Amino acid sequence: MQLPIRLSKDSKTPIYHQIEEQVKALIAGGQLPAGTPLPSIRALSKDLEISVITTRRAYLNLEHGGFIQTSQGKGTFVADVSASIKEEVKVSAVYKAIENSVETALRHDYTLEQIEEVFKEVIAVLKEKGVS
Amino acid sequence: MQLPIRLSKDSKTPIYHQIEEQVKALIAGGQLPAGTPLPSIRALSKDLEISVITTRRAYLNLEHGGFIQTSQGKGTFVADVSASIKEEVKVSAVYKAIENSVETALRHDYTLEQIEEVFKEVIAVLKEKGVS
DNA sequence: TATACTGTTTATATCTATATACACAGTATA
DNA sequence: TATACTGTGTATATAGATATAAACAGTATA
Repeated sequence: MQLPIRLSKDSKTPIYHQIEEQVKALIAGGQLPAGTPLPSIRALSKDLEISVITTRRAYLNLEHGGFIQTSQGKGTFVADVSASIKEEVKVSAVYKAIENSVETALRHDYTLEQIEEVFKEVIAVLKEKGVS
Repeated sequence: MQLPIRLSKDSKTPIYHQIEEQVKALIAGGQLPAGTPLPSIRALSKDLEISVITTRRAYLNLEHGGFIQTSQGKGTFVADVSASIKEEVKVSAVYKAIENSVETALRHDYTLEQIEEVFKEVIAVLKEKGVS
């Protein structure tokens, strides 16, 4: 399984955290049903061109959070996450992201109207690219 | 001068970087005109309850970026940043923030319509709080 | 039972944040 | 004007987080 993960290597947020968030999103969104085998830490680290230890850490944190299960020698698999938790993950992550972006815009002296304008522009550009 | 800076200490982005971004925003937004004395690294570190070295690092990076000027014994002052650069800082920061939030929402399987809904909700909440 | 695949542990380097001690510049005042 | 005092930025040493490479150990299967 090839995970659709995109990393910002020059971002200030740790790589392992970026992986965690995106895997959570895939599980919460239903793209990765319970029991699905995840790529091995080696395969993923090769795919993302990062160290094995970094993917290992991301997987460890995801396991502690109850999102995946790993067993030595076998591999790593998506855990059985309840629908309510999935929904909670989705809603809170999206809300926080958008709230944060609006706060950033306000700090840059943008009015709510101007923010809405930029927002619509971003949407328009994404629609150009054929995003759903 | 008491800088209106808010830190997320549990955030994954380094403190010095949060300070840089917010000071840049204040300069680009015109709240801090050229020549304005910034708080000393000690005063700011005490205000934000962080180490002197961390504020020092933020100021150093801001100086390298041409946003402020520091002279030993005197203090730190806002540099004369051109209007075009100020505008560029504002636009790119806001655009990136909003673009990033939309990408996060898309990763969580949100449609553009749903994203717009959340966005409007965030705006509405902020208006409740009396934000401009 | 080889072999090739898993995850795991150990040791190392770099980045982030801190505490502490130091050197420089301005200002009051004896 | 000498001197002490206050405020400024600067340098060094230390602890923890982040990322890496290399060696170790369990599991499946040809």
